Amino acid sequence: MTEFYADVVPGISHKELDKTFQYKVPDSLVSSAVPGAFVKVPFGRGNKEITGFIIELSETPKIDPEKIKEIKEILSDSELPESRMIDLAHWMKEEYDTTLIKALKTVFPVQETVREVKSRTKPVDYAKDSEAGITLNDEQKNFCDDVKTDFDNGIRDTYLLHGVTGSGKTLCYMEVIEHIISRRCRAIMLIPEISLTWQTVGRFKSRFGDRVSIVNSRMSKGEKYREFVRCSRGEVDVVIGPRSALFAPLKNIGVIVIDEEHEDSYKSENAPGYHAREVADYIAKKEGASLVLGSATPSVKTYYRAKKGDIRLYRLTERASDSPLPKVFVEDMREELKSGNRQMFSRRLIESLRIRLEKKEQAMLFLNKRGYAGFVSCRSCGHVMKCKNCDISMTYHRVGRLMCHYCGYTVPMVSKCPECGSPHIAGFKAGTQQVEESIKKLFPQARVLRMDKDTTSTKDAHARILSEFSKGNADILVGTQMIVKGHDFENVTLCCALAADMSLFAGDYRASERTFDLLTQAAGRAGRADRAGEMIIQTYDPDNYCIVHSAAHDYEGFYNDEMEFRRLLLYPPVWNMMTTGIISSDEEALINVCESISQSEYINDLKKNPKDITIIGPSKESIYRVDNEYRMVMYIKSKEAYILKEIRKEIYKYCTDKVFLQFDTDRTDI
DNA sequence: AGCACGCCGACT
DNA sequence: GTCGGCGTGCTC
Repeated sequence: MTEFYADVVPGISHKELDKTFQYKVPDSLVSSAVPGAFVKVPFGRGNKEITGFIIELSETPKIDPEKIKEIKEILSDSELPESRMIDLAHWMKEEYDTTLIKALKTVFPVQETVREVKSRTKPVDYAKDSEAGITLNDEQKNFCDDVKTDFDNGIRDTYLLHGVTGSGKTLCYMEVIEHIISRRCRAIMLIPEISLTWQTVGRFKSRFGDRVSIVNSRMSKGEKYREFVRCSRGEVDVVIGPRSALFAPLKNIGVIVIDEEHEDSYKSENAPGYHAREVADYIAKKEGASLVLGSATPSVKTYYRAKKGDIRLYRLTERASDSPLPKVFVEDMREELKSGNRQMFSRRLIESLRIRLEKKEQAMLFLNKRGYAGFVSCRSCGHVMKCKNCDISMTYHRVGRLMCHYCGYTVPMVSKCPECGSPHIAGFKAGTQQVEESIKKLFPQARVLRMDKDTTSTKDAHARILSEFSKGNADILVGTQMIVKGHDFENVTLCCALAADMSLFAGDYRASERTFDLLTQAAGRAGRADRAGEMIIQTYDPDNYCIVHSAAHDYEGFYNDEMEFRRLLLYPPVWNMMTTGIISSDEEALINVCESISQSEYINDLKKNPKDITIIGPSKESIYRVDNEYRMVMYIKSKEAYILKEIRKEIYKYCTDKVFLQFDTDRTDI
């Protein structure tokens, strides 16, 4: 009788152990020991029981059979694992520089104990097919026909659907998905976590019935697992969910749709820091699926690829509902100061708020603090202190200095504006709490709700505040940008970015891109079909191209100006860029490693070739010490992506075990 | 990572 | 004499 052996990756995330160990499969477990299964195995001299992961089976021992131990137990359901996921994990390990076990754990759903999983009885009845047969307009039809025809002709491509809010992108997704299902294939649709609305779920449910599986991060592990089991049993044609829905064990994937493809939530924050767009691209190519990206404000990278011809570009320019785009007012805060208004509210905003309160309409005020890093600007002329090397806003440090995040260039803090000599030069300090207090002073009768990190720390607080506001239990919602994304309130007719500059001068090369998206989204919140909305942008830099184009609802204009900046400074998507974090709790060890890197022959040879590569740093991270760890950072920009992988390997050579590295690569090609 | 084995100082 | 410090080397 033949013996079976399993190649098992131990569930310990360490470079030294990131390889397979062979175990014997006992006869009783032969049927359930499949690649993709979690297992319990004895490990090490003490035969400590650890969990591991089968990635391959074989019939021949690779080492002395005497030394091979036996698998103790199989921890996962044998119907779930799909071996293509193991290939995906290998790719992620390479691409995102992580351990195989971390990649495997990302890709395979975890289930602590194996239980009988029953299909759920029918997540309500929906009227079937309520939207089938709806006539598509010419633009929608053109897009759908192309994707469908390509699919039927065996052509798999990437498509960008660029369409303003309300132009019917979702209808197009459904149309394409329905076609793909009719060809016996299946679909994954990714949505940014927060934007999964009941309307969307309802539309898909009514069109595709219970062959839709909805996953979201609020679900318990068990619930998610149950949905994945349904997929693996072939009970599901469409999976809708956040980035992790990519790992649904669906067979015959025909299309992957990424809605709002520019959203930052598609990037995972913890290792492996994968980007859903990149993973989707890999899966689509591997599985022979089409990839559809949709957005009203595509990421600069995606649009660049579309313009280059790597992605097919389609536009939806007609708003289905006929509702006019909101009127956008750019309020020059320098002028407010000149006329003696030192408040954080412009005169127009105060007047507009007064009108809303009178008309019993609602308003949203937000501080776009995301990425805010403490830049310094002149309140009289709008001048922003920027790095002479990187053209990035410099950050104020307590010691009285201004520093550039990217290259570490430092100048003393200024007391007068170098442009106009005004003494009104300072950092931004406004917080949402301050805004709330000021509103209460100005309008004591107004009912104000505040939503930010402080007020949403408790469970469900987020949903509760939004529900209160939508019920009309408050007149004004004050918050960070979290109030802007993905929420629709019927009665909101005014939306205001209190300090657009906060994210505009956030100190990284994507600051304008994020700001443009945010302001565009915010404008979309104000006003519905029957009532004209109003958007107010308060800024000290009203002529900034980002502000000007977002006020004019002009994506193309913004893109062109933004690309000029990226080309000049060789930021992505023009060149590739790798951010390298060098981190240690031992400061001396960290300094030594950084010194050996910057003095190495390898790095210095690369620096001789500025036409292909530029290296900035290592220099101190803007917040140097976090949790008793010291952090340095290096930025490497290169024309070719493959070089970055080589550099990554090289940098590892200079590291001791006290120092660890973190890489984040922004590639131009995916 | 985590545990066993191994070779030098202050204790009953 | 031995109990125990944590250096280093291995794990199917």
